Amino acid sequence: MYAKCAADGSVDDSRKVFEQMPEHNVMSWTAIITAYVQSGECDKEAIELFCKMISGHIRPNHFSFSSVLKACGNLSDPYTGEQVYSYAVKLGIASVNCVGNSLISMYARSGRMEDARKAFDILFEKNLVSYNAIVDGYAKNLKSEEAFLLFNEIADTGIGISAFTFASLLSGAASIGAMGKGEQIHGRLLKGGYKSNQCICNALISMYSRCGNIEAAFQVFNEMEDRNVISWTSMITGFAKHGFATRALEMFHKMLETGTKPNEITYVAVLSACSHVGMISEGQKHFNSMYKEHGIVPRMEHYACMVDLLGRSGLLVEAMEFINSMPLMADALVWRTLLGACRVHGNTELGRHAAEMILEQEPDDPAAYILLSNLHASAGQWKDVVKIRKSMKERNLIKEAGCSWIEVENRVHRFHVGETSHPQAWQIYQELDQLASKIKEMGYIPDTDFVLHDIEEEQKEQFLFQHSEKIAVAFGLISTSQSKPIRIFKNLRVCGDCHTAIKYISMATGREIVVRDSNRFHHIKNGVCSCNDYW
DNA sequence: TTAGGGTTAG
Repeated sequence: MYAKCAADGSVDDSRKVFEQMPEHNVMSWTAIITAYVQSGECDKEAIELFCKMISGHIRPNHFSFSSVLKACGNLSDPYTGEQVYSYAVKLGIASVNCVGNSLISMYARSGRMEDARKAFDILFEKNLVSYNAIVDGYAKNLKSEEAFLLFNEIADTGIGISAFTFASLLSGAASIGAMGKGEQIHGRLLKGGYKSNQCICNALISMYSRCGNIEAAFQVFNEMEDRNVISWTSMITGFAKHGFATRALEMFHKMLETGTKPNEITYVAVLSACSHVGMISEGQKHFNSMYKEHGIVPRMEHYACMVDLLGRSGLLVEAMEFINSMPLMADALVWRTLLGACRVHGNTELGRHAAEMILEQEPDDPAAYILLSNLHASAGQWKDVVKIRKSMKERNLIKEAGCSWIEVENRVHRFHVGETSHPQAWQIYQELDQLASKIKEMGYIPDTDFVLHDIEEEQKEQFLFQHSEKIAVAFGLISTSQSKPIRIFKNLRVCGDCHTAIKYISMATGREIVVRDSNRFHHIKNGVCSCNDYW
């Protein structure tokens, strides 16, 4: 019997039909495998079925391989997929176009773009799907340069560019915050006659919003002739991320008025809108009504939003009680959310409990170690910090390096902590020095609590001015025109000291600075941030 | 019967 998977009942129905069939051929096997893959949560079962099919001496065809490779792409281990592929090679059908296309997206999905590129290059005949798969892979894996190169190549091959290609490129531009690139694509697709394509407009809304230009996103939304739940949800998410909770909720009500049914993602957006501004009772109200009014059963994501809503505002005990009252067993995401809140509010004891719960389920999660270590560091418990770092080293866990970037004249400039390799590094640090003394005169006091090393105070201050977000801001100041806002991006949460410093910098220079961190946007102008220092 | 796209919390 197959392992039970968490998808809806339709897979079960398909399986019943399948099992009642007197005999099975390659078509019925492939159909049931595909049903499992398409259900979204039954990849292991699909692969089990594929193995069963082979052991029953049914020879898989290219359709079977396509589906099962897709399932393999969703697994964390890459070996199953490679084994399956070498079997396709053995049967002599690996070179069939759709098998190759599945292989490309399998590698792309697990971030192995070099392998994906090899699979793409050896394809005997490339079609639009092959191009879309590789372009999407590059875009999703933050390699938008390669994506754009291929985009130009497609134009040369005469294969034609589809709405899919544009959507991938837009989401690629969005994920790295390359608004210049996004605007270029926008221009191109207007020429290509895609102006009223719903899918593309949705991608445009998300692109502008994720690049920090929420008003441009809203303009695209307003000009759309035909909106669906994704258009509305993208706009709600956009307003939520930019801290405009009221506008987000207004959107939500308008959406209901127009008769568009919300889905589970819409509710994630609504709850996070409340969470970002601390509207606790409003959030609770929506959480309670999602099932009652729209029949949407809260999933783990929604519980995590609620833990965030409570935890972020400091109601840690209530957040813990909420977790205990959940009908589902809290997963690592929920505990990670609680741990994040413990870090913000300095609750070491509860934080340690949350970290333990995460590591119980995901023993190799570097984020849990880092959060826990930072928690101890800000409490000055250096012995615990050393212990955690040591056990990370033993487990070979690498933390995601903090990194900030900015797009200037269509080029993305990336900076790590203490970056010196940029060609204008000298000017950048000069600018930083000047800024430091200027803002100190204005009353800025370095908050060395955010330096998580056990070192002397004076040194700590120097460390603060090597943070990647400050470097990116300094580079933005010396390389962009006064009239435009500076938009910088960070892969992690913005550091508290940088947040304060950037507020002073906005006052000292008269520039508007927009920061997108891993959580949300900060629009900083005249010393005030749109997040009201609550994030 | 197949492969590719647009919305997700932290």
